[in-house]
Amino acid sequence: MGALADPLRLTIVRKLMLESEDYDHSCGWFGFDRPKSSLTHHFKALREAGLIRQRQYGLERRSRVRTEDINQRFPGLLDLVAHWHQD
Amino acid sequence: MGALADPLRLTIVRKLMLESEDYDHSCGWFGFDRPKSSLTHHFKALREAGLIRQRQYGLERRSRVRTEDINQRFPGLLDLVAHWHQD
DNA sequence: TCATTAGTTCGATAAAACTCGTACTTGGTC
DNA sequence: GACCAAGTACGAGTTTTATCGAACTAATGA
Repeated sequence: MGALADPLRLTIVRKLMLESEDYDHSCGWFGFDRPKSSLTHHFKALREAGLIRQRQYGLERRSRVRTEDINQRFPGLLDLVAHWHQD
Repeated sequence: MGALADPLRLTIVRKLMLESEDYDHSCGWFGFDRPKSSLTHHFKALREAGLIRQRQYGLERRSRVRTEDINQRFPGLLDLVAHWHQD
């Protein structure tokens, strides 16, 4: 998955997995200090790689990891991501 | 591992794992139709990422996957690579 | 309807990565 | 030594990817 090669995108998936307690989260929730267009770029990459899905809740577009699908297509990938030590 | 994001490097590691029967292999063994300098570039990337080691045998510099080290640092990564279905 | 807010799209620029030719180094052989 | 073969180092050109501003869309609420 080339989509996870980018450090910010890896962080996004990790935060969703490890800190989200089964909720979906909007872009703002992550607290990244980047312009909106940059964030859109990365969320789009994750979406198109099949790693997250997004649903509209009012104004927000909340993201969630596609756990089932990923575990089926790439067994072990999410475990790897979860235990990944940066660098 | 950003080093595995490149398709040729993923192929190199996969071939070493799946077709090498516990031998080390020189660049030529892989049969890639690329200039030497390009291959050096990719083998260097894999070496610096800690994914392979190389030993000199006469003229050749043979490569081998660092299975032990990788399994220790990133448990599950090599299984993932082995079962990876391209695209 | 108007204002606000979350996010997208587009386009331009910058940074990173890949490709590959040329020259060089190293090991082996005659 | 001269020669050849495997691989490296360097540099330049090309391609890919990231970054981000500005204009835009969609949903909400006053």
